[in-house]
Amino acid sequence: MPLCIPALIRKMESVFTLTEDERQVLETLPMQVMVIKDDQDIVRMGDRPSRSCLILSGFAATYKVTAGGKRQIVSFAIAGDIPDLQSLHLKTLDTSIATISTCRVGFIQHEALRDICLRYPRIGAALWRETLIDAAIFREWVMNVGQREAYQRMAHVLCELLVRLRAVGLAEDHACDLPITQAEFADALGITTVHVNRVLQQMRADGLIVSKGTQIKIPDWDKLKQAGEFDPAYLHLESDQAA
Amino acid sequence: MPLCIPALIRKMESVFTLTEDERQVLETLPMQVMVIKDDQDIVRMGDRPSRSCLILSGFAATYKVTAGGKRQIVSFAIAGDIPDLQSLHLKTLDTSIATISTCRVGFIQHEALRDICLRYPRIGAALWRETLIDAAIFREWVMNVGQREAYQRMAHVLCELLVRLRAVGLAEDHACDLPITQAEFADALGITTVHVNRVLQQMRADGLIVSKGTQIKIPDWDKLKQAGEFDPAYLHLESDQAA
DNA sequence: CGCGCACTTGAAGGCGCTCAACATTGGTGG
DNA sequence: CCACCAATGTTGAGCGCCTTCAAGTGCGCG
Repeated sequence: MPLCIPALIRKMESVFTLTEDERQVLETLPMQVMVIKDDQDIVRMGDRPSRSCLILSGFAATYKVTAGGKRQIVSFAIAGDIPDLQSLHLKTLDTSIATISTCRVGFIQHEALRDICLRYPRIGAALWRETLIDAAIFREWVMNVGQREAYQRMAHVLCELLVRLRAVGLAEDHACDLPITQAEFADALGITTVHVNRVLQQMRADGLIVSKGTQIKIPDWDKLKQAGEFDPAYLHLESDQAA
Repeated sequence: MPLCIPALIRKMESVFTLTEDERQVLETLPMQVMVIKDDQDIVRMGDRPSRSCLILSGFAATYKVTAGGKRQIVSFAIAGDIPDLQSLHLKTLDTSIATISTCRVGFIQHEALRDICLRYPRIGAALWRETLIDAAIFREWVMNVGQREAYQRMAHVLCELLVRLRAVGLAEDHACDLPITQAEFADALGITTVHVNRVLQQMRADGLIVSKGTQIKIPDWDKLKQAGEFDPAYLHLESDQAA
């Protein structure tokens, strides 16, 4: 079942050029592909999976739930991401991962990944690097939620999403499809749905965003970046797509 | 300059037993040791270091600063931690790391680490694992700062610190030395110093903590855990020290 | 066409902030 | 050994961002 994983390969190739061998291995990676409807858990906190999930298309969210039942989304996953790659070395999952839109997901056995890491150390390092970038995103989110006000937080998350989508070719210039509800933004930003709504209205009034359905456009990228104090350095994109 | 790094070895041995060879390699790891006074930056955001720093003793903090000058501590580092191990695969640092108390720090060349990872894949995996646990801690902090109230946040961070200190043998039962100021807690929890003070007073009144100087005692561990909704699963300690 | 989900709006209140002063502690030098 | 100073911790009053609660509106889909 040879399957193409262009977004992941694209990310790796931005750091170093894959040899023919390495590319071959990645493109023929044994992978069980499933289509999963929106709002379904892909994996759950406490699971001890023997495989990791590669997002092939769609949006997913990594989240945790407090004892009191409040949900915190700790990151969004898009095409090319492997949000539970950690499970390769950590037996038990400490987060759940759910689809936000309908997703195509590829499940890859840990065994296969471990084998590749040993035989192709550069791919192993690249996978390690992916988990380190995830960690960098978490750090930035701690900052976002801890130190910035709601308006800034929203601007920041929008900036991050746009830059990451551009990096895998899912956003033209300054517009993209964002099938994320206000309730989901609320859980990601640590504020209420009501407040997300008011913040978005303010941002529209300020000319920071224009949205129709799930489509969103950024009329003035610099203005949005400034509003969110956004510096893409933490995303560790080699090719600077931070125009 | 063969130097003992017991806390790191202790952490690794809790997952798998090191061979004589592996232990030997770790114990003779070339390392430049420095003593650094409190409130000094060890590395700074934007640096492109060619080495990582292993905390041998003392407390350090990883932090970021907003454009407006507000500081967010994203994690505390204690003995056995390598808070910038990420720099092994990410060229540019996206955080700064500062000492909180006087620290003994060992600097290890990336070259040496990369070499060990190739020659001793199990040590490589163990180091990868360490960075994954860091990521898990960041995730929990996003949750802590995003969803919990100040009182819970403080209880949660205290629980985490005590459990982590116990794991490396730096805390007896339910007491330890915590040279962390209220201002530093404020930066870690995303609240003001003033509010940290009031929360701590309330916690003392509630019998959750007893403190003299930098010494802190937890009279009722279960009560503190409950107050902070603390579940140590995210720390991925194999030996369950969550009494 | 109507059901459900997402989005919107208003009013009242609370958690934590700001500002500003004061108390205490520990370390240092005379 | 004490006097001093700076850093840390403490306290009070007023305010604001965001919450809570509750009642809507709009829209996509079966």
